[in-house]
Amino acid sequence: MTKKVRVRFAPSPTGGLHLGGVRTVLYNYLFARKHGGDFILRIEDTDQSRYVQGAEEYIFECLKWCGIEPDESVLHGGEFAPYRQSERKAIYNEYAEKLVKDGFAYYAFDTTEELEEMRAKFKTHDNPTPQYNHEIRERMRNSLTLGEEEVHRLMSAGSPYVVRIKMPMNEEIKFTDMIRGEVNFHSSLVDDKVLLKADGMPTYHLAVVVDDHLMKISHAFRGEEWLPSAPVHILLWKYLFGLENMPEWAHLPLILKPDGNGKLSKRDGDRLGFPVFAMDWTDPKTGEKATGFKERGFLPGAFVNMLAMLGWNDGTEQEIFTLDELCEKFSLERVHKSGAKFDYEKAKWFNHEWIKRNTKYDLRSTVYEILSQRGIEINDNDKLEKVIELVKDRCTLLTDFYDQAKFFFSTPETVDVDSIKGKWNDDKTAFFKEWISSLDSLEWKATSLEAKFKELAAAKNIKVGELMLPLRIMLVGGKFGPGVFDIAEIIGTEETKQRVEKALRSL
RNA sequence: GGCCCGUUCGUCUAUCGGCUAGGACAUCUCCCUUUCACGGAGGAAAGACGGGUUCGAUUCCCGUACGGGCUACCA
Repeated sequence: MTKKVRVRFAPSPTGGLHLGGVRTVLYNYLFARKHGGDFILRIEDTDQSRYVQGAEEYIFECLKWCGIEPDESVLHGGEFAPYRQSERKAIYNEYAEKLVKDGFAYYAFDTTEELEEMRAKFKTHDNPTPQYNHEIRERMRNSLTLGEEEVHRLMSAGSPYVVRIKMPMNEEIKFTDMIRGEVNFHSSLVDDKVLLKADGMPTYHLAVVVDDHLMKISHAFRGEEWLPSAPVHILLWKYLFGLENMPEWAHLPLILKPDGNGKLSKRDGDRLGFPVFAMDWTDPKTGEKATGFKERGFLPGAFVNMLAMLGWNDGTEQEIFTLDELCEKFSLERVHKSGAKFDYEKAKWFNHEWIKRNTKYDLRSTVYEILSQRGIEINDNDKLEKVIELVKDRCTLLTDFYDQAKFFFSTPETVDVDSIKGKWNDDKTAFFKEWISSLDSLEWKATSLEAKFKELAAAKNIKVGELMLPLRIMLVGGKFGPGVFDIAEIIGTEETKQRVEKALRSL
């Protein structure tokens, strides 16, 4: 019997969608699909100051590109709407009030300055960041210390206040994480986290718990950085909805910087020269640009494949998986506990494998787009397919198709004649003249062209080896590309003749 | 500092007490290719340390070290 699951995707719309974010969403998606569950995309935008316009649309586009398509209607309706936490503001207040009434939370009137003062005052070498905890709260301005009348007076006078959770003095808080097993905390070591901010918005802590309950989430996935605040969420579940209704938690390992240590951030991408976002992203506030894997030339399948393997494997030696295969084989039991350093070389390897495994038909439209974006006109689909077939094994990124394929469609602008000039002589000129004049009567196939080429060389007593490189230079402009005769076959008789003649003139 | 999590080749990882520790990326050598790649063959390369438990520990337990995360009216 399969359990009905409902997981949530909760990317925060504070700009961009980085590797860690996509992977969390991906694992959510794989799990939901495998277990036949629903998924919800919830926008966690409770921090108004960091919220960025257009971020939601961007996230949808990224997910769509990856092949993970959440139902777009979730933003506009459906069973649990609204899905933007900023639009659910009124809901959270009710729960915060309930917590206060039941004695699990309290009002705190301390100003930012007062908090800073407190931190400065209690700061010691052994305790560099004093917490607003069971000890400190006795000395602060809150509904625990102030007395009912004063609280009432402050509130009716419109004094700003927050709601803080009242962490119990002496309680073991334990829960089972699907990846890590049992995790324990002691309540005395956790501080009285703010649940409802002065602007009436909930913090993440209150919002996840309330929304997970209201949206009937059965399994909650998030990054490992959330582990330390899990006891707050556990307690909230206990106070509000009952531990027996709490979703199962899975704290995913972090994606780390390739060099040094620490979490991978968007700055690392700029610094080390690789993308960390799924797609290009420009922060509308700062104008800061970040490049995406898509624009760098990654196939979505390769991107998803690479990301999935960064923290999971199926126990066999298989490394290449399609999204469907991942859905089928994914299991949380095999998700790793420890973080993984991101390796861009390996990421490129995945892409290369995917390009090689894709057919010319799979690649056709993507390559067409890349070439035309860079000013190459293509009006012969048949030719494009032939070129892709010939060239795809040497492309690691989709953008490599430009360098590998451009000379099939337009005469090379620069021809590196210098590298053959040294050993040039009239015999060679004569040879090439004769070869191109023989072309018209030939069957236009790579094998015939090569046969004729060799036959003529032998007749003129010139080593074939001394003629191959010149021919390549004449046709493609440099020392690269697939077999020369294959190239000639594709570009055709006229173009072959013209390129040879053009080169001969400058020799 | 405190709390929590983690620790197998340079990197990503396999191993669920029997290991001559396997694979992949990167690297090196050779082969193939009258270019550059692809491809093929091979090499070098790992269990943080110290204690237990056990006939036997990379695997289980405990310490230590190291790494990471958190420690906001950010998520």
